[in-house]
Amino acid sequence: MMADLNAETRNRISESTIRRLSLYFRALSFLEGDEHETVSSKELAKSEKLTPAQVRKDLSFFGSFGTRGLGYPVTELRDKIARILGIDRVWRVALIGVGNIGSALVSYKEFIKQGFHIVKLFDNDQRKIGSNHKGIIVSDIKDLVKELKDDSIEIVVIAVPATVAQYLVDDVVKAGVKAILNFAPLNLRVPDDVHVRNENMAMELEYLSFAMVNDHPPRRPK
Amino acid sequence: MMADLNAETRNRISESTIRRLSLYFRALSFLEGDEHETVSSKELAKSEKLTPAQVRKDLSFFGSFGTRGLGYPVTELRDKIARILGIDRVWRVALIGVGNIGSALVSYKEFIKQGFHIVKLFDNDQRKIGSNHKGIIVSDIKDLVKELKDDSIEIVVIAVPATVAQYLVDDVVKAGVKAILNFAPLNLRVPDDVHVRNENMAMELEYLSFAMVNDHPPRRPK
DNA sequence: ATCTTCTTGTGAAGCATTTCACATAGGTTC
DNA sequence: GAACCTATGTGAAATGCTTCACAAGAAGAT
Ligand SMILES: NC(=O)c1ccc[n+]([C@@H]2O[C@H](COP(=O)([O-])OP(=O)(O)OC[C@H]3O[C@@H](n4cnc5c(N)ncnc54)[C@H](O)[C@@H]3O)[C@@H](O)[C@H]2O)c1
Ligand SMILES: NC(=O)c1ccc[n+]([C@@H]2O[C@H](COP(=O)([O-])OP(=O)(O)OC[C@H]3O[C@@H](n4cnc5c(N)ncnc54)[C@H](O)[C@@H]3O)[C@@H](O)[C@H]2O)c1
Repeated sequence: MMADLNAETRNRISESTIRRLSLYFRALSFLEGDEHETVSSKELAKSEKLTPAQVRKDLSFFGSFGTRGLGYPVTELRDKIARILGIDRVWRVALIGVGNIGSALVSYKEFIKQGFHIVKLFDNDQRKIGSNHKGIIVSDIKDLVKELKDDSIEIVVIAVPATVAQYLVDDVVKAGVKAILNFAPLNLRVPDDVHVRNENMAMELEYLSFAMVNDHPPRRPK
Repeated sequence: MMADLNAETRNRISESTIRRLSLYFRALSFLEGDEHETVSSKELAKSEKLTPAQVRKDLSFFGSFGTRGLGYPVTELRDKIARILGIDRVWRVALIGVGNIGSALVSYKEFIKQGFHIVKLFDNDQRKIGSNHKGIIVSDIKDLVKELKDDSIEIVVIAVPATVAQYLVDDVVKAGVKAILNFAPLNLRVPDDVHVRNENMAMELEYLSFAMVNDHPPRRPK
């Protein structure tokens, strides 16, 4: 039901809803292992500390996937959410900066399972260029624009020092890439049609710090 | 002005405000390098793609730090925010799981600069126990509770496989730790007085994926 | 001293998101 | 096949967050 969204509906969907879809997807993937055939909004909510109403409302933006009196079919709902999130296909990902964080990401197997295939690595360190990481040869950063284009890269992960990140991102944008996952602690400037998500670990630690000095009880739904 | 917050004020402060304080802190740290003595809410907003009103409102929850007609004194505001966030002190951090992600975190120098000192590492791999990472000897996980207590650890970073994370977190909670930064992709169950923040990279990639398949323009303030 | 200019600090308005509450509909039982 | 049970789907209410708009305060100029 409701395969594609029109522009109007699409823009009503909040960032939080999308983030929760990721959580539902993860929870459903867990349940699939079990013998669970169906799951209720109540159970789904409990596993991610949300409210049942929230789960139902989120899903209702995209269609009606459940059966009244029964709940949602686990596998089917998982697949529908995968489709909505666009992870029912392969995404070609390149990673720039094969340092501490970069190496950790290349070795991470879960990304492949979700369709995120890291197919290209870039660095400017002569010792790293040409070396093999999990079957991928590190490319020279000087060929960045050409190789991103030639390889039809769709998502770029930035794992270089903040000082060079903006400069490299300008090239990434030139290569026509529309999605960037950024680990460098700075606000990247990109055109309006390029999507950027930031991974900011310092921010999360600072949040914990704030919570502790203020003895702030964690926010939870009832 | 307004050194400590009473319980009532504290709970009015939203998560988003705290997260933005981190951004302001980062932006101010940058500006400090420059010859900037003061900064206006407009400039601060621009550097993190927010609105000036948002900046002023966020800061106003904690006091009035600016001078009308002039703006905010960079160094002073930076210090005030550090105080609010609780990063004007040292936090004793332990990291569990010295694998791909764990190793990357230990090598990261920015955390120390913000007062987050990783002073303890744990693993259950005999080859890793006793080895030296950036001057820290990896401890055996079997001594977890005792060592967390003895070393007065305040924040624990979870960088182990999801399958064992909950089990280890139960011990972390037993040791009296009240703040956890979790990299494992699951929802940890902890008592109400323990704060958990999740670092979920898959979620960010999925958001990018959704944005692209829906050609969703990135949300930005005007 | 007064006037001008600039930017803060903040109630109030405007939006957005979450929660409520219940009509509705599918499944199950007798 | 009727009655009952259960959990969805969804307008409407409640809550929360952001933006507006302007009074007021501070610095510098005249
Ligand atoms: N390590 C962490 O735990 C951590 C945590 C949070 C954020 N970060 C951020 O992630 C980024 C990477 O951190 P890291 O610890 O992996 O650093 P790193 O120094 O280990 O790795 C950076 C890599 O980028 C490469 N590089 C530098 N300049 C380049 C250029 N012009 N072109 C191509 N490659 C270039 C270097 O050769 C190196 O391999 C930094 O911005 C850092 O602030 C790291
Ligand atoms: N590597 C990544 O890029 C990445 C990205 C996102 C999330 N994560 C998550 O971070 C976590 C760690 O990932 P990783 O890639 O570093 O894995 P890894 O296998 O490289 O490291 C895990 C470490 O935990 C240790 N460990 C296992 N069981 C333990 C136990 N019972 N007690 C103590 N130590 C134990 C292992 O010995 C190993 O050193 C996982 O939950 C993973 O899903 C990793």
